[in-house]
Amino acid sequence: MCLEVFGDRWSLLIVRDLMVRGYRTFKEFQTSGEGIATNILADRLQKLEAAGIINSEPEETDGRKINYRLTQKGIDLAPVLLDLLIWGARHEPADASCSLILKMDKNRDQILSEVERRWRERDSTPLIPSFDAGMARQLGRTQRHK
Amino acid sequence: MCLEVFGDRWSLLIVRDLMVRGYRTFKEFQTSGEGIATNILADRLQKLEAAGIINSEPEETDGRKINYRLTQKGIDLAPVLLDLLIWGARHEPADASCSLILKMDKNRDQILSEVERRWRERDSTPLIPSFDAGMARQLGRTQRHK
DNA sequence: TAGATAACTTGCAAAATGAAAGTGAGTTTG
DNA sequence: CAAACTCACTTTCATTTTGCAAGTTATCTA
Repeated sequence: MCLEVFGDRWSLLIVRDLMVRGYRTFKEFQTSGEGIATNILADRLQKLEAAGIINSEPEETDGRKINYRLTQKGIDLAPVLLDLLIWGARHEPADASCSLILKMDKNRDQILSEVERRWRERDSTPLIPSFDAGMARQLGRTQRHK
Repeated sequence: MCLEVFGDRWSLLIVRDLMVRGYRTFKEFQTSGEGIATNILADRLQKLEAAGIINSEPEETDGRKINYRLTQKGIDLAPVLLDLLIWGARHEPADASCSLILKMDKNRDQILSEVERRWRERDSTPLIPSFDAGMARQLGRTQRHK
């Protein structure tokens, strides 16, 4: 069922990067600093696509590149990610941007509709840089552990 | 960070069972039909406790049993679980209780405060049987695969 | 006091993961 | 226009994690 897809370390991170960081290509995920191995990345992208959460199409201007994008089903995960972010900010502070994130709790609906608008209009600039950085720090890890 | 804890197949399922099914002991998780191996269950309970999401204490009336319970940090995951449930109901129907679950989208705040009340008052009767069953079916899987 | 029972451990095989080095189609450069 | 480069993967293989089955220990129950 629905937890199946996210019962691993990387899938939600990929969804997050598509949603708020504007990532679109294999390369962007690969070099994003989270340290996912290319074989695993390929596997997860394929599984997310099979689950109908993302889709992919070759870029018109450059035949090498493939653009990944969230489907409607994928962007509908925004509330889950946002709640998780807020939870993390509340319970694992360790970051200055937490106060900012916690303020988002008040603007939940507004932020969600902004996220959806960006998706609809294919606006892939990172969603408020500071928010993006904070979200990345909260939801993911940037350093390989040991 | 906060995705670390949930980067596996079982942790969220355990949190769900504590939150809405009223599970409290090792045995209940073990025999819940999801088929978690006892060594993995022991490991996940320990990690969830280390992460401050659950705590444990021996039962007074029976020294063999240990009661697990969500902490405040743990119960604060309720919005995440609820949103995930709603997402699942919306995008992976296959179930009659979906309409019920989708109605919960309207009552989000009410349901969340009910979940928190139950936690506060240590009310461990399953949260509305039909809801419970639907939630289980949506969030988890009941059969071992293959 | 002889079983049950609860909560784990242990041992081991199978599966998943990660690091590194390919591969091959498409693109840029000199 | 050919060599070099980029991108999106595969492949190989060592390591880690998982799952299953069978203990183990402390506590209860008949």
